[in-house]
Amino acid sequence: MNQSVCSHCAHGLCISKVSIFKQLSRDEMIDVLKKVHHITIEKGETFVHEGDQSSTLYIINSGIAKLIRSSSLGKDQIISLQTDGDIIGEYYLLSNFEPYNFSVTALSDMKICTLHKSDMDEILDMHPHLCRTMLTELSRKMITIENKLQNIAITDTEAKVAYMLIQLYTKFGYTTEEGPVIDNPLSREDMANFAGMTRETMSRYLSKLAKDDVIRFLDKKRILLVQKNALESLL
Amino acid sequence: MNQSVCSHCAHGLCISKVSIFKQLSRDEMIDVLKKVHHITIEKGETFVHEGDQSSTLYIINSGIAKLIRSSSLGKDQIISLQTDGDIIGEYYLLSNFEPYNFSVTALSDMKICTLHKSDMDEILDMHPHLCRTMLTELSRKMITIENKLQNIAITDTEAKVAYMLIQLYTKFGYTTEEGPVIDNPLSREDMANFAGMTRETMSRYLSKLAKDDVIRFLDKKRILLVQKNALESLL
DNA sequence: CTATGTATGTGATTCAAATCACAAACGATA
DNA sequence: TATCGTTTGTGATTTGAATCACATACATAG
Repeated sequence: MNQSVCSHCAHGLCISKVSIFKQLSRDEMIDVLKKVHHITIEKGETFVHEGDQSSTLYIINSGIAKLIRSSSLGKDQIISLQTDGDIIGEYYLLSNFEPYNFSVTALSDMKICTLHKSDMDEILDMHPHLCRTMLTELSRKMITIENKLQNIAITDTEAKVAYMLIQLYTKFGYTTEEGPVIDNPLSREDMANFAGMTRETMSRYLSKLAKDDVIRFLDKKRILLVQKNALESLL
Repeated sequence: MNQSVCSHCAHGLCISKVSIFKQLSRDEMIDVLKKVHHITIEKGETFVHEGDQSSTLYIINSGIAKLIRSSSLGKDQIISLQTDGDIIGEYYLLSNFEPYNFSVTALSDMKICTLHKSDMDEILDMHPHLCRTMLTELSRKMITIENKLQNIAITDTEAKVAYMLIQLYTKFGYTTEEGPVIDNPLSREDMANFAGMTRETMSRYLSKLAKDDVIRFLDKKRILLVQKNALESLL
């Protein structure tokens, strides 16, 4: 973990990429920037550990991270995936240094802006409308995680797989002439941990979907959703 | 659903019971009160329907409600239980009338304050510090639901039951000379839907816990947690 | 108090996903 | 290119919760 001024900031306002700060004026951004630190994280590195005392807000400049919770014996659950412009840990901001209930691991090299809790508090005091924006952000996450809860708890396995694929598409998807494609950053194990099943079961269901030509593996990382609506109808 | 001035308000400030408004001065509260409507809900009534367009914030004055999501074929998942002072739907406040993704059903007769989205927006504009309070509230819910997600997704059935009992205790529990007691408002079916399993399985595990004297059924509604720490160690 | 419908406990059976097991494919490294 | 470790696909087996089935307890209304 290398603490320094990130290359983005050398030539501009890296925080302008970040959802909650987008609405600020240039002068306000410069104010905020004074409090922001920048770190780079290497692929595979875990930079937030479950149980750590929370004191920092992480704002993703670039890269992909997974939020994980681990159970007593080995099983992991991926809570969410976060990418450019997303913030991690905002809901610990107002607690009194409660420990994080998740770990965060980089799935790619990352550039991250960090804000200390006390600094973020100051910023919120100075710019009260930011508070509304964070409320919006958090609301979205809340709705997303409620959907996830429902999906993991009360749908069948095929629907879980479909849900995961749709989620991956909204985060990492784009359209091509061939159709919607996912640039999938997850291993089979991660996919399974996201959907709440074992690696083997995920493997089998993906094979089945490919055999039925609902999805197609373009290469190791890219998945074509041949029949995206068929997936959606499974939810 | 009977729309009128509630009895609480006839002799005071019912919203003073409500977490997010507690910090307001008496004058501020009177301002807010002008915008608040009051409704009474009967036990069993469903007053928010999944798919309804969101336009109202519900603030519970008294009573107990369950938030449910239903899957395509019959299975329900109880997202959370809400009681006095809790608010429902705050995270739809900032969306543009997105539909609710849950239904809300009263588990007891209830008194509820309602605030229209536009009025709540005005109130937040007038009292920006309320925004911080809501952020805190929402943060707590977020942490709770992440815990729930982990618990339902990656723990074994016994742990799910234990988790449910602990959750019920934090919401509906009190201490007696005999030990910690839950005043349980849920049917076996609701308990199962909360924990993410079937009624039969819940029934069996509760019987097992009672046989092992980890819990004891004092009467139809009250559960004594004979060995609360044994339950906690299962999580 | 009786009757009817709902809630609950519990046995028997089924079934789908977890687990176990292993071979093949792949990726990083020297 | 050869080697070692990791990831992945897939078969065989186990297992434990869901399902099915039903008797009993309970609540509510007449």
